[in-house]
Amino acid sequence: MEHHQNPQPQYQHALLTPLATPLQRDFFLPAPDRVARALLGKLIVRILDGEQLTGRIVETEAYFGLDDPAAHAYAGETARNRILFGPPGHAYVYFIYGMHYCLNASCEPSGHAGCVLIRALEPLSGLATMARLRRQPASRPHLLTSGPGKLCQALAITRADSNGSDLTDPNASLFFADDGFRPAQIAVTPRIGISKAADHPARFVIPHSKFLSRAL
DNA sequence: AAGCGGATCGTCT
DNA sequence: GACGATCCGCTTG
Repeated sequence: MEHHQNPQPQYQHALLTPLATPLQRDFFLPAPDRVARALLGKLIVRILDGEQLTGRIVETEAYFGLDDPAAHAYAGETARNRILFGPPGHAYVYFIYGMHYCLNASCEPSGHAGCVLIRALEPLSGLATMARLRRQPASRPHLLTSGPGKLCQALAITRADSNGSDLTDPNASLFFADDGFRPAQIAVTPRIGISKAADHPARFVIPHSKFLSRAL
């Protein structure tokens, strides 16, 4: 902090996992299904009151643009979904069912509205805080972040707080990082909870993870 | 173990 | 005015 000659990472919050590096903008440039696969095994880092909450992504879904009836971008740009039409690597947070938030990472270049829904994490640090935010006992880690609404609650992600934030900014309170972990296998299934294009295989999971929103 | 309904409100028709 | 990229608790088997 006080030194400028230190060659170590310059961002303000040293990562709990020392060798992790923030994801760069070009990571989010490819099509949503490519990014959804690539995000499996990556870290989400959330800074809350100086505490570092982290989790490893174990489940994602790809949503496309004007050609995907299940996507929020399908009907074109609106006030709600405008982040999707902007530059890649930004958080699109929406409010659903009057009660829950869901976190997406925008991808593809500006003007193309692809995104990846983050559906489940393996919690790695800050589990006590996550449990408090979830209002559940800390003794059930597999219930903390095993669903898109749960993980937003566990990380205190809301639309007001996080929509539009830059997920490549390591000085921000929410960003993505790579600690070198690579999933041994990846499984693909249809997306969950949608009525249109319900058979399209665009859900990606690390098989047999205990932290999926649903088992395979 | 699986299925059902209630909660609850921003967004778009 | 209807619905939804969800979650939880209760019921049934």
